[in-house]
Amino acid sequence: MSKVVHVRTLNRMSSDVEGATGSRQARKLRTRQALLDGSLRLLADRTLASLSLREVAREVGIVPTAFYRHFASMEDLGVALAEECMRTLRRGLRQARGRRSTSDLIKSSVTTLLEQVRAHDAQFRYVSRERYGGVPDVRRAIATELKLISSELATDFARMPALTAFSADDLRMAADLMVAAMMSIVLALLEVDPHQADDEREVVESAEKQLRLIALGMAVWRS
Amino acid sequence: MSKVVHVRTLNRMSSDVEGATGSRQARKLRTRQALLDGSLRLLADRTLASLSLREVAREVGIVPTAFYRHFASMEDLGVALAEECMRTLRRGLRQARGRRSTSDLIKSSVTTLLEQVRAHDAQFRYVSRERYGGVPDVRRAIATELKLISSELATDFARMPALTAFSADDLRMAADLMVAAMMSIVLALLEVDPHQADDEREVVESAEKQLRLIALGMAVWRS
DNA sequence: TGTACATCAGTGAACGCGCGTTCACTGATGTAC
DNA sequence: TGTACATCAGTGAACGCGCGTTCACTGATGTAC
Repeated sequence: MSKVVHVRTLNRMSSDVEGATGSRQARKLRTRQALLDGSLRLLADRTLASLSLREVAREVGIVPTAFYRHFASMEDLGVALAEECMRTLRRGLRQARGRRSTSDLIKSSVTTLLEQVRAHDAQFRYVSRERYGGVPDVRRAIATELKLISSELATDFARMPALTAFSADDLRMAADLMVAAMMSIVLALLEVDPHQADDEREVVESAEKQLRLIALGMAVWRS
Repeated sequence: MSKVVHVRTLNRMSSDVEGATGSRQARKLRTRQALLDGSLRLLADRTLASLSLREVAREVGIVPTAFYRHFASMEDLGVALAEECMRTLRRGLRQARGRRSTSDLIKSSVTTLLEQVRAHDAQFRYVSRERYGGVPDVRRAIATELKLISSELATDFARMPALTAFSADDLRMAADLMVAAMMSIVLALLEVDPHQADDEREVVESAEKQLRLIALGMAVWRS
């Protein structure tokens, strides 16, 4: 907490020492990002609904009224935050897709998932907390992105020779199930203490088995 | 809304007309239940965290301070509410278990799930909203009950002759997956408009297929 | 059965607090000439 | 390059509001004799 530097300080420093550090536009963007980052920090174990505009402003080091230069409301900020988190998630998935060379697809998927969850803990917490509990707009933003992810997975499935027995609808259904399983794995990973290596390994192994179980089912699917 | 009768009115009526309607103890219980029911009504599309003690008191028709005669805090009420909801859910599952005679186990499970969700919409919404977004105590209450449900399902599995290939751990793993899938089905059912029969049927069919896919995987599981 | 006292669910006034939002402002950055 | 004016991110005082919680209370219900 004490290591957090207020944007106000940053902005003042840059103006005192060297005017070149930021155009007005760049500074505005910096403050906006500071609002997003500060909110995410405060949202470590709370709901967006319980976070006040004044708290966020305080955390970031601006006066409450300056908030309105960046967002029309806290809900607005919540939507922007959700979009940022989903962007992170999608980047992670793209990365995982690139690594496809590995022999065991399921094992490497779960490993990647674990890495992503550990690297972006706060984002994943925010998304899983607001996915059902949040303001309508935030929920919609998250739901839309998850649907997209499911669609992409279905497209991937369609390219697999082993899955020719699937109709388009059924591919969609299987992808939805996979995504649901992965989300529940994410939640399990978030709940386990990363320092308890044994507990973590147990969750990972169970996750791999769950995905393998679904894959097995898909391998013998008819109609 | 206008059909809601305040407990205050109820209690006064009973004292004006006929003292016999309630002992002091019975009246207290009635008010307590009114607080739980009123909260659930208000929680139709909001988080517990965003619901104030005064709002609940207003809804029920008592003065804010009287709230403390029944619960130490809103969190306390939240936990009681969660326990009530999980009791409902467990009753539904017990009922489903009793109907086991049906030929298609999966079809009848999804049908029962749909019936339960439609009959107890508010409860299911509350639980799914607070499951990850809620106060720690509420989340713990929900998590504990869900673990219990998963255990019972694992026990059921253990009795099935077709599943002798499963170790105790693997039964647990499969039960967890089934429960996760069912929760995601519940969420899909809550999101669909019951008046759009086509949409609902589609969700139900997809749900049946998802469970069937898992069952297929279990049927061919080794190790 | 009647009386005197205890219990306690619900009352109502009062408090201090943090909230979102308004408004007129300041002063550094940006632009036109 | 220098000057005069426009823009606009951030300021700070002020507002009214609903909140949780305190306190002393009331009066019907319950109990002991």
